[in-house]
Amino acid sequence: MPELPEVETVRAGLEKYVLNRRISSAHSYHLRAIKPSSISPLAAVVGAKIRAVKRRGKFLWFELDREFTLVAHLGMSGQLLISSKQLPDQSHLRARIELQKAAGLAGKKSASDEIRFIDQRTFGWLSIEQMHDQVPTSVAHIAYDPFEADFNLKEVITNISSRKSAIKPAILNQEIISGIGNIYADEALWRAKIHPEIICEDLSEDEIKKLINSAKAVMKSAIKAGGTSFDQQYKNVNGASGYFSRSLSVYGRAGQPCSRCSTLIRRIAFANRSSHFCPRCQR
DNA sequence: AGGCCTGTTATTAT
DNA sequence: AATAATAACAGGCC
Repeated sequence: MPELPEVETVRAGLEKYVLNRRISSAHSYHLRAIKPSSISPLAAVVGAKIRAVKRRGKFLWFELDREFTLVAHLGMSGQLLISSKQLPDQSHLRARIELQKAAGLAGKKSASDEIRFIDQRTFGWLSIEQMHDQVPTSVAHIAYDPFEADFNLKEVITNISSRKSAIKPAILNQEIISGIGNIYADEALWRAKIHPEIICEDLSEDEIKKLINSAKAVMKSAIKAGGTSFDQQYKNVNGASGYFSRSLSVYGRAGQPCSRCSTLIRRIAFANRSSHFCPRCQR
């Protein structure tokens, strides 16, 4: 679930609660919670003040008043919740970052809270990293996402149009364009009326342009809806589900009629993933 | 009971 | 060398 719109929802939620807060303690509870390449144990963040919460694609990071930054990736099932310290630990709690009382909030409920990293399937991680060129080490190879000012539509079109793979794996490739996962890939392809298995080289530049603009548009709508939740795995920082799943046109709708032409939506297994598309709209 | 699944990356193949 | 395809990582749901 956590693709760009879900990660952005989490990022914005975190920003609201943790900006300029100081970290009073940090603990991890699972071997896989901290990325093996992390340059320090999680405890290195204790005493640091959170200066910003940034995101590129599906990666997010906390800028600190330190030489290093705290990076987070939610993987398949990760959550970052703002939680009262009083709440009992959730199952699959992988790490806890306690925040000092916010100035002027003494006695208030939000005065005593923490960030909890919860991850059932443990593909997510936290990591302490150096910054290079505005982004942490593990983000250096990730392409701009379409919401970044430096995202270059023309360059991405040129890149995709020279490839010999199918179009769907190309837009899922985080080194070409970041943020798109299986759900929004299927939705973007449906909006642009492109079959997921068409070879990149065989698409016109206009078709690729339409596809990228569709991806950006569908993700923008999803951010507005708080992201897509199918089960209990994707939550915003307050533990609430997003409601964009009701707006999906193809993903998870196999056997249901296409909203444009009423043809039944098909689901095929392809490149280790399932793809949903309208066999009539998407040739 | 076994197949399925939102993501990334290392390895292998071309 | 660069690009493409595949497998592996976990665990709980149906």
